[in-house]
Amino acid sequence: MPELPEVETTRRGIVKLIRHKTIKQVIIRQPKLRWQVPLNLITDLPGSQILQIKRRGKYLLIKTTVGWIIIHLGMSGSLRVLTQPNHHQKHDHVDIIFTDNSCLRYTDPRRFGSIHWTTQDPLQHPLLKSLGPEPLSSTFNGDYLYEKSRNRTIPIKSFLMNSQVVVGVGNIYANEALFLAQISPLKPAGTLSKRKYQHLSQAIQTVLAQAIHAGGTTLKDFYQSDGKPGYFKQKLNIYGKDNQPCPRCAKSIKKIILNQRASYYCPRCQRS
DNA sequence: AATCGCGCCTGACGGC
DNA sequence: TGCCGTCAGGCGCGAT
Repeated sequence: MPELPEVETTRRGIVKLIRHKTIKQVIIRQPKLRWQVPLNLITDLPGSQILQIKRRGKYLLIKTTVGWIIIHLGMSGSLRVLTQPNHHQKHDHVDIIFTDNSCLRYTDPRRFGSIHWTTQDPLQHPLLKSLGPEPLSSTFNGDYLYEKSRNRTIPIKSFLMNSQVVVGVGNIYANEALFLAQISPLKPAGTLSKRKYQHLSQAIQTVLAQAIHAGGTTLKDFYQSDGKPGYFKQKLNIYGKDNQPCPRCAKSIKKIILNQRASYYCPRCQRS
């Protein structure tokens, strides 16, 4: 499930392979993703050139000479560059084919992802304009989280997964960061001290940076753009480890459902 | 304003 | 074997 490290891994994987290429054709086999894929990609993109690929949160922003393609990978989306695609599979929904016959292919079994098109500043797109800070930027720190969380009663884990608070922290990394910072996922966000938020912001940055370094986390669906899995799964401390010993104190890890999402924590190390 | 819960979608898995 | 129910989950959106 692509979170920020998986999206960044994808960006790094494809940028060298498609930058400066000229688009020859766009094929949309399945326009029904989370939102309808804009069909004018088919008419507007051919003849244009890829200029650069950026990332904002979990969105990939592909700049062309005529506008921006915005891609969200949802739960199960992936992007790959194929040198000479001569066949496709069931969930290969969109192909962007270049003049050298290579192809950027969007695959997404569950279709929770989305593709957007804009000729304006992509950061002003309705889905991006209210996003919180990048977790690996300097504006994201303990002071920021502390101020943002005042008077908030929601559990800290839900708070972290709110993209208006900070982008890119999904279920896996929220669990992992709270374990590193020794904070209970249930703790109301407004009751954590500034000191705790300093630890937490550092833990988030640590876990995300390590995950990017490992090429992301592959549980089931995620593959890097070269088809290899991410290797961060081997470094997970707590996610998916219910009934296993805590790596810090050996007490059994507990699983609870919080806002309909699986949450894992050590009841001894993450007591408050 | 803040919080909660629904629904989109497929594949995997367990039970019968 | 095969069918059916359940679960997983990012995240916008409507309800409270």
